[in-house]
Amino acid sequence: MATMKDVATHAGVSLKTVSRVLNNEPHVQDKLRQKVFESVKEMGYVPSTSARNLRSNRTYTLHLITENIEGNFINTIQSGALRAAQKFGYNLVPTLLAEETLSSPKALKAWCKEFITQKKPDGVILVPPHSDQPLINQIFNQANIPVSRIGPNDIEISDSVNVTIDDRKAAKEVTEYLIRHGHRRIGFVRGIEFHGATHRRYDGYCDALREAGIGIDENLVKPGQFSFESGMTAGKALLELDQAPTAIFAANDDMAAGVIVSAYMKNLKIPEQISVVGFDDSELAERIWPSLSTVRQPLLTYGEQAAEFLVGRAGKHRNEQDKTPVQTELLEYKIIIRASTGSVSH
Amino acid sequence: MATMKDVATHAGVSLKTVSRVLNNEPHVQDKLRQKVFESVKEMGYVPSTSARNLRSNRTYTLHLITENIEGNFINTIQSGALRAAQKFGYNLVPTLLAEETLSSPKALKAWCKEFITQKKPDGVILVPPHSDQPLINQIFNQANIPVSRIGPNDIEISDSVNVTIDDRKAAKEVTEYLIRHGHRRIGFVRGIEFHGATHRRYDGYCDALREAGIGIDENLVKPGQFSFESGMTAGKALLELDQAPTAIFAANDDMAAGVIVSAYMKNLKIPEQISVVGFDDSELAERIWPSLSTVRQPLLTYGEQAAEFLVGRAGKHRNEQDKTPVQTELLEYKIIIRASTGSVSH
DNA sequence: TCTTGATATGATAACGTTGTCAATTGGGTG
DNA sequence: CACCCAATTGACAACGTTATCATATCAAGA
Repeated sequence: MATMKDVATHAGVSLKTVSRVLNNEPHVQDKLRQKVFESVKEMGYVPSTSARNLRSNRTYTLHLITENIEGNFINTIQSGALRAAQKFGYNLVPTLLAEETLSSPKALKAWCKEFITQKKPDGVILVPPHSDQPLINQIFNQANIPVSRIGPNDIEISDSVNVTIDDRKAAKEVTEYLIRHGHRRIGFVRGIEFHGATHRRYDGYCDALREAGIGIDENLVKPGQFSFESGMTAGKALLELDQAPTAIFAANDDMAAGVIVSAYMKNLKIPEQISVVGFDDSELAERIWPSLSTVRQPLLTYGEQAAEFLVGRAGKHRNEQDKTPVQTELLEYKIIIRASTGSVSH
Repeated sequence: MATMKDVATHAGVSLKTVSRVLNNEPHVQDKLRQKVFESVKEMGYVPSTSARNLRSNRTYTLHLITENIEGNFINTIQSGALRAAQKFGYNLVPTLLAEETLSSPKALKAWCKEFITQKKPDGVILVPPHSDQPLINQIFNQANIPVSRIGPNDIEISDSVNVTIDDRKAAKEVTEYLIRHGHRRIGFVRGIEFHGATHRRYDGYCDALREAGIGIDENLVKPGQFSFESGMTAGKALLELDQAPTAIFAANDDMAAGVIVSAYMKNLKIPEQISVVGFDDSELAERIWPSLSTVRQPLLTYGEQAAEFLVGRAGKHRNEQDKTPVQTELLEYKIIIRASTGSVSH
């Protein structure tokens, strides 16, 4: 395996000159530059990442921090992040943190400390629900590690970059769509309570009802866990009400799929007797029958932008003074109307 | 940041002794061992991965090599691999290879060479369709990099470890299930042709028909791409036949979901008029209506075992002579009967 | 011609580990 | 008491880069 020293000897220059050429540093004659490049090619030289990492105190590694990488949501984000990271020669490493880190700040701090010293990430990507937590973001900031947060709740609190959509507005719009189609009794299925998205989407739902002069009926709001099963449970509860809703808005697609199944089990026709909308536009939305109306989040772009930002930051010299300003990428969402929604029949 | 040297000074021993203690090497007095551990704890020392990597010529990194990480199949495998890797302190890095590497051996070799020299993987996990290719496996073997293959076609060809189920037998069993329930015209939707699984499952389907004395009707076999859309197309084609099948076996769940939707579009009742089975037991299978009968592959276990094996291999000293013997982990599959299959009605 | 300052180049140190090998110690044996 | 083998310990080199600093070169100005 050829090293930089071999290349230097072959090209008749010093080690440092080769280093300069390969790192695009100035102060090298074009003639020597050429010669070095030729030697590199000729010897099939590939730099040693390990050596570079050690000396430069970097790892060329971004970490996607999450409790679980299963599921369409995180999977798609990861895919976007991976593409961007790989394009710039970075590794993207999914990293699982223990569940107790969500409830115990102490456990979180301990985990982060060990993680940082051991892995020396060049950047981290936080996804819900951890992107909602100010503390974890703060810990990484103090360690001077760039952070990208996806779908965070409070976009002002940190000097990370936030990549998100306007959940509340999207939820409002999709609720308005239902109202426009004659629905007045609209059920809502919440997500996990410590996910900010649960509250933002619920708020949007309320906004639309309020503006339409429809009172918020607590009976029409059911808890959920963002899971298919919890969607089934909530759907069943809503459909068994004395005054059942004519439409149900679930805070994500998995739960909406559960609602649809609960409707099938009651032999209700969708969308003739009950309209259903979800949120995310996951893989599932197009694969079920009837296909699901939903809100498309640009998940791939979330991942791409989050990673690209980190690469940009990591490339620069770390400087205690030079903190990142708050920066928020507010991406476009899109209401996707498919076959699971219809007009209310009088 | 405390280094090993600091720990050595603090404990009043040499650098090497600390190293020995931390690497669980013999030839250190218990007394000193204790002292070193105390100093490590006291100083909050964490070893530098970069330095260790450089010196030991390892990276503590496993790569999951694939064209695309999206989709339930690869996502679940990755999850299993990640858990196992992280448990042993390894990074799991998903790595995308260019699509042309499948058709061009030259491109594949070039890609692998650069990948190996640059990333110095401690082990690689190959998934379909690349796990079916003898060449890629051979390249890594020559570079002395341990390989785990998931669901490979030919389990004898290499000195990798293979983690798989008996696809053919599973496909046969599920077809037999349909036959037992009175089906004699059973459609089959193939997958991508250069995936070994496509052929293995088709062979199992044929085995069952042959043993039952049912001739194989070419009209009942349709091509597919393992995608939902291709399942819809194939389902439509099958259901429009003059002599339509009473059951359809799709080579994976995504296509089975497509078949189900194509049946809905023809107003057919499932399973009363048409039974559908898939393969994989993906997330989707339980979320659609009617829930899908299928074959469960232990995807999480695939990933876990593949990664665990690599960690075990990477730990040992690389030795040209000491090649891995062919080793195949044949895991258990399970036929899952849900609501999409029923008896044929006369 | 002599400075001067900018540009170009290289010698050498440094990063924090692990590997090699020599030195020291200790306990049993002749 | 001398001897030997094994266990213990440490000094130092090595991994392949990047960073620091000194030196060499050169064009322009005095």
